Amino acid sequence: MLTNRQLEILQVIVDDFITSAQPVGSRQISKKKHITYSPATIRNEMADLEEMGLLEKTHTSSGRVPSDKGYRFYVDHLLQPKRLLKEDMLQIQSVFTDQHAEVEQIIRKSATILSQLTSYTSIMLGPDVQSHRIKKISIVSLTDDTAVAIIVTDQGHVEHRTFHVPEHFSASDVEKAVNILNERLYNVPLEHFAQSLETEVQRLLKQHINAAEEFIASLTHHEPSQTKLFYGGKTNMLRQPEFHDVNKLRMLMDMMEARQQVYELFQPNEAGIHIRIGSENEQIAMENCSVITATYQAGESTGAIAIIGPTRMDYERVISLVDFVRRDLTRAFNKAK
Amino acid sequence: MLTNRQLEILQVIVDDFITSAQPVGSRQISKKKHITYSPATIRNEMADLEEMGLLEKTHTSSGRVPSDKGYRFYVDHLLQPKRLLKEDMLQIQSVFTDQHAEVEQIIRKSATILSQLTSYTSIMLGPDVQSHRIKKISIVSLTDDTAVAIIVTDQGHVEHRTFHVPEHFSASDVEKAVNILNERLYNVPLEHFAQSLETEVQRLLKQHINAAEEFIASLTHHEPSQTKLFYGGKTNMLRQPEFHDVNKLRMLMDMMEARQQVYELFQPNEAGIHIRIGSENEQIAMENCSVITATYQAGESTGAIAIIGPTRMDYERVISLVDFVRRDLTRAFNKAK
DNA sequence: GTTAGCACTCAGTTAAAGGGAGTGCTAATA
DNA sequence: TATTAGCACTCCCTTTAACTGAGTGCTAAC
Repeated sequence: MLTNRQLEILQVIVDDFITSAQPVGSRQISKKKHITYSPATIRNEMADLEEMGLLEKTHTSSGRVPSDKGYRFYVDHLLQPKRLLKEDMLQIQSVFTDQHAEVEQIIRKSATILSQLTSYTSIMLGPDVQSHRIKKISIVSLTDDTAVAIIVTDQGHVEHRTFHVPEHFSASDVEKAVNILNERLYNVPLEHFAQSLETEVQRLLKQHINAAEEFIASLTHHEPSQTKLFYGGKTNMLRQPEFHDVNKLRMLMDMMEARQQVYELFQPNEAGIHIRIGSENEQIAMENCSVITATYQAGESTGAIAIIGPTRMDYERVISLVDFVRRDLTRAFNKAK
Repeated sequence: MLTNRQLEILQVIVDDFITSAQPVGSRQISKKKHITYSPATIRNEMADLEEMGLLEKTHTSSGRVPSDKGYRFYVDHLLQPKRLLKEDMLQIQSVFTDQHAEVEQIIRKSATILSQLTSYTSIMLGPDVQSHRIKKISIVSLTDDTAVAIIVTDQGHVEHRTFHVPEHFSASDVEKAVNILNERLYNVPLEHFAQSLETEVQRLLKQHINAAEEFIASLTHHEPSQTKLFYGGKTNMLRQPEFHDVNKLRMLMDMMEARQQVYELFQPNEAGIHIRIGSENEQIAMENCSVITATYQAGESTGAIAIIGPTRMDYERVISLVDFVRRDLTRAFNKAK
């Protein structure tokens, strides 16, 4: 267990390093107004904190830097969520002033504002459309042999896929097919679309229309629509001194382009605010980064927010901001619709 | 006018610098098999070429480097389009093997492949949907006061916008509205949608439905749908030695995130292959870059391809690749649909 | 017209030297 | 016993100087 003095010193070191990005020395600490001990005492305490694995040195005679474990301790025990400034709140709320805005617009803007306010990179996961329920299905013929199928969900999401029309598939087949689909698939969650289509509905379709199998194959043979990602401040990382190394930078950027790896950042996708610091992340590209995630609700479906910054991140501020945006998004998406 | 020898020397310098990224010296040139003159002669010629503004030195006693003007000369007079390797062609054509693929998929894949083959960054402009013609309009009610309008074009593009339903707008109004819209706007280019809606069609709607004005406003008050951009190899630039400077890098990345500036890259959007070298670009962020653009056709609408690389770009190869992709895209989009 | 020869320039590397910020340890102090 | 002053030491970083190597421009000879 840490003494009060150790807590105090750790706090100063983390706070200092977060703003300066420079290792913190004992003299520097002792100069702080509220610190009453001498540099020598502080050095002793720092040696202890280092033994516990909370601090590190960059070389034998350098000042101290928080370790990942040190940040973890800081996040768990030391930081106190700050109230946001009026300006920050106003900025965030400006996203919601346009009543006509669509879900996608709002999320896009949120991502941008979050990255501006934090000066880190934000990634937002759009509401998970797979849990939307099917409201209406229609088919529009384009040419003799192609048509586009459109699915509208109860939350206003629209999905469409162009498909090849089987040869013996007449206009009346189209009509019948649309009727059957709408009757049988109404209110079915999007995630069960393909499944339903290939089981119950298949039989029905085969009875009433030509080339049913081919038709179904056309509709289901399609990559599942992926949850959309929205980025803000992609280049903010270039401003961070820890990323003046082009190699680290490339690893990080490559990771952010890779859908699968980005999805992993959001795991576990549970309510509440989650923080993963440096090596707590699975990805090597993230070993110098921390990520703060949270979820928001839009009706029955869930979306998520992530902020990626250096481990030397202003946790207090970012947590407050993310939480505020989370609440506002959830509120906006549940009153309007 | 340049002598043959000068042409030869310029060619060697450009070719050499493109592969090595190092200033080229006279000795190095004289060692080439097909070069018969001594270093001293070459130095004289280089001095002349420098006077003409085709070459530059990085410092007083360094080898020579092509200037933007030098590259321009090279591109206009010296390079000879190479036939692509079989492998390259096969790779590109693999994009088109999936018959079920949608336009967007194909373009996305093309962008990726192009960036891989060139090791530069590719940006592709999707077909300009504004010239598509309206095929079908439908409206699906979501809640009491919101609905989503869907427009399908003749090329299979689907556009949708959620809107607020006016208070005295009944279900029968919806039906009537949809009928009128389909009747009047069929085959109208998307770019005239708002305009048509606000002139001729407006009168008709006012006669037959309630709250017509509000309804029209909801539909037209909407940012015009922007042509989609697809990126490939965004991080390839980080591999280029000229971008080990984080500042240049940031400028470039920021530019690539800014829609408006990216659109400018594609100007003038005319048929043929266009090359802009270094300072020929308007943007400062592009002063160390060249961009090669070309257009492809998809029915009546036009899309475009751009490759962004350092001015020290392998022009011969990139031009061949871009041209090949251009043709293939045009072919693919005009037989299938 | 071409080339060999030579003096010169400049970036980049290496080595040495000194300063600065920091540490750990020990002994004196409160 | 806990704290602190003092001191030797460590290591990074910057500066300086010397040296090397790749290149140039110019001149005189071929």
